[in-house]
Amino acid sequence: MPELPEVETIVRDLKERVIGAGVQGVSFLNGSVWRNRKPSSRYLIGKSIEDIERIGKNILIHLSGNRTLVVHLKMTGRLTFEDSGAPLVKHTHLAIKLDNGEIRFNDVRRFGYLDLVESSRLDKIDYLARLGPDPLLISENEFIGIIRPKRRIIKSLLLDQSIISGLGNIYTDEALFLAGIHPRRISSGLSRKRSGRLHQAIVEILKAAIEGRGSSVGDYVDGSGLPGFYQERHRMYGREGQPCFQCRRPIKREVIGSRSAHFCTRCQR
DNA sequence: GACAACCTGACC
DNA sequence: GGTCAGGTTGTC
Repeated sequence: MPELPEVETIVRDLKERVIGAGVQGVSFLNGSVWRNRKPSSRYLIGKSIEDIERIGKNILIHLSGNRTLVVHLKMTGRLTFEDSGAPLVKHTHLAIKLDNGEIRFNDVRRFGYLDLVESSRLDKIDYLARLGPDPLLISENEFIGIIRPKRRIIKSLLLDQSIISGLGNIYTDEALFLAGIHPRRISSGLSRKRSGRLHQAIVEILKAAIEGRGSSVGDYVDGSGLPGFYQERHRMYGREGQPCFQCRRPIKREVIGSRSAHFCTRCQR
């Protein structure tokens, strides 16, 4: 579910509330959500939260004592800050009690995962090391240099986290529409100019979506448990059969690389 | 590149 | 009862 804008929103929300807070207790409500094995609570209790950052769609909560809690929300994960007294809702798998409230990880489908790793070894964590650069942190030329040498269907290439990290199904559809590029186009066949436009479109869409506090299509909520607004701004995603905002033709939906792609056959070539 | 797997719930 | 879903990984 959550893609870059949603994860970024959550990270910003949590940062405002929990930087510097101390961990008073931990409830492991479900051991199976840990990527490796459930950690000992002694690495958490008594430690304080030093910083929170996003790498691709991963959330990294840095604790004192050389430990970092990595959280990936996959499709239906939620990471929220709540009052300690708030009722524990179904599918909550971890609760970290702080001085001023609780961080809770909830995931209906349990695709998401948690991992407690040594902060000094973060660069050795394979699933983080595999990630491509963040689209908001690279230049247009760097982007062009990444995608044009590859001979891949552009929709699939943009979804490949080892190439560029952070985009998911919603924002690839939205960015390809804004750039006027058909999702089945082959990356190597795009001109430098069109590739540049695509990078601009990605940046524009992601920034707008962050401003809109993310898209709540299904389960996504921000760090306070509230929905985002950007779903109201979608021009392609989830609008199959409805008129394209640019040419009024009905929007098409096709499975590309086993993901559903929404696009306009007239505006996207 | 296609597809199954991981899991639950919503929707038809 | 069957199908589908924002993500990722592994196998053919």
